[in-house]
Amino acid sequence: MRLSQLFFTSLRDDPGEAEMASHRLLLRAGYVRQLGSGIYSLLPLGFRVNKRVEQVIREEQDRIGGQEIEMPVVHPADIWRASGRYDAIGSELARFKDRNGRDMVLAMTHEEVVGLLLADVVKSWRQLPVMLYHFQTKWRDEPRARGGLIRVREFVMKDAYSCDRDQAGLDASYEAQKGAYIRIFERLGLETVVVGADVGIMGGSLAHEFMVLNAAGEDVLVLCETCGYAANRQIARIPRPDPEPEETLSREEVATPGTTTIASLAAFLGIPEAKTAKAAFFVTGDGRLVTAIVRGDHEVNETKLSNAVGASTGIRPATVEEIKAAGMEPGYGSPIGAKGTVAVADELVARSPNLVAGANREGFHFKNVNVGRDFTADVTAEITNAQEGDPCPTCGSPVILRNGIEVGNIFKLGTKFTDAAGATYLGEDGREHPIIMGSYGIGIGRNVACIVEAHHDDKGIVWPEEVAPYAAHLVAIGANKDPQVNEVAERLHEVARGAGYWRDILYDDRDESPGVKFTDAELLGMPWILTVSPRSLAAGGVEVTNRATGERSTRPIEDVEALIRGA
RNA sequence: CGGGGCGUGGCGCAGCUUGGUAGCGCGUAUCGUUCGGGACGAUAAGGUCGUGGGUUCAAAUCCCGCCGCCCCGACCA
Repeated sequence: MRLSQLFFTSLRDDPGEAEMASHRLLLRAGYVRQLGSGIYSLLPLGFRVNKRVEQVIREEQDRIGGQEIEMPVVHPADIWRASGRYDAIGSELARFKDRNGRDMVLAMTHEEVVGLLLADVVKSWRQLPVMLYHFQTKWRDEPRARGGLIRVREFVMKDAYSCDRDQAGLDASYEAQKGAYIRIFERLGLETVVVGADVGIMGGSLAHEFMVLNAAGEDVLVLCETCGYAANRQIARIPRPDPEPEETLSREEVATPGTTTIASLAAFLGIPEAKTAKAAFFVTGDGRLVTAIVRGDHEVNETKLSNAVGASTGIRPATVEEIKAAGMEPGYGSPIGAKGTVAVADELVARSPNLVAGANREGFHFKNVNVGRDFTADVTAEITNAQEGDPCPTCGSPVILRNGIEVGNIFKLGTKFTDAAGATYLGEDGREHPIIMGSYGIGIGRNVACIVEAHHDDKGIVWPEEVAPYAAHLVAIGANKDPQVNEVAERLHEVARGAGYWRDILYDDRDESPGVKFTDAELLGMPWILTVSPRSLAAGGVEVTNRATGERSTRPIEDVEALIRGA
């Protein structure tokens, strides 16, 4: 491909709004352009990288028996109503009407459609198991897009669906996908950590996420360097030791003016934060006010809290009015004397004697509050975030916390969607059984961004060979002065074009100065930079530079031709 | 949705406080000179100052509304 013809432009200056390296480089090097918040066009270079990432995924899905299909982006709303998600999911799901007034949605994922396909096609146990997958656009109207391509609203996802006769089949499919994912991310040049995860809107019984460690990652991972335990903080369960035993004292109201935060309260009373109880207020999707009580030195984990109260549609922070309506005072709140709220006590709070908690009166707290005696918890559960140094749930060693970006996930779904779709099969026993599903997602664009995050230097992108949009970047210098340079460069380009779609090279035939050409070559990031110039010809051929290592050598022209052909 | 910031040629920005001819660098076009690390000279093109309203003799500048984008918090590949 001639660079002079390529639909692209590189930017000399960093785009002002790109903060992450991947975003900045993909913009600067002319791989992508933004259309709106979280909406991007792929230019030819970006498109080719995406296709290569897809191809790696495709090969590994096929290797475990996956069959590629394609499902629609627009769905009738009824199928989402049938699964219950039409109402369970908020405005993240885009809804609209077609010309006849029928409710439609833009797909965020495709479990419903797979369920219907199974109901249509599968009759007998002999047709199972089956693994289906496709690459398809998802629209998720996220509250906020961020980090360039890391978190967007429209993106292409590889989503695969395993369809099995029974739990053992699902277990096998799940393991097969796990193995495929490990190979995929290895081939893409991504170092991942597999963590246990929350099942979220998918429902189901078990989920893992493949995470790339990155300081800008939005997930917090709880990792144990001793035993290898790894979980998303959303679900990491921490076995906290019993507090020092104390004699239970009688409750006592104390004036604590101006102590609306735990820090100020602890300082005012001269006690550690661990001796206080903190109340946080939330409202569930079905309108219940939830008061979460955790120890002052911990923070509420909303995923755990949401699961503890069975809030299938999630929770949001409560407003001051909602808190007051239940008889509680923000800043001095607790369930003591409150009405109309679901009190959820962290299991450690329930084990901790004589805490300081809010008195629901401005400027006052209670001392010596004991759960069970002073208020009754409607639910007792572990609802706090793990903290650095907490004991590992499996070996007890101190855990560490790291940020991560989710590049893929695997879910054991069960029968939620096949039940909704009526997807059953006749078993060997002659009876009808529900088909058991799993689902497995990988976001393509996010993976591309993560690859750039992991493979770049101060000059630009450094593509791993497996995903580079072109096999090499050919720089011709002095072509208009030395006919031989032009001739050799043209020939190499011809060879590359003849060698196959993915063996093509980028040929910088522009009338630019050497500095511009080298700078662009490094910015664009092809794994090999081939330089043809009077100097290289005098030295015996073509200069071959490894973009990653910087190693360079001059090779005879015939060798380079053979290299391009793939010999 | 809560909080903060920003919208001025393709990119990066200045001008706004104190209203009065719309500027700079880069890029782009043409010509010439250059040609192994973002070359040089000359000439030129290119802007509804996000948008609607208001104040004023006069608005990029002051006031109000709206839209868009970015960042920080609650959601997910």
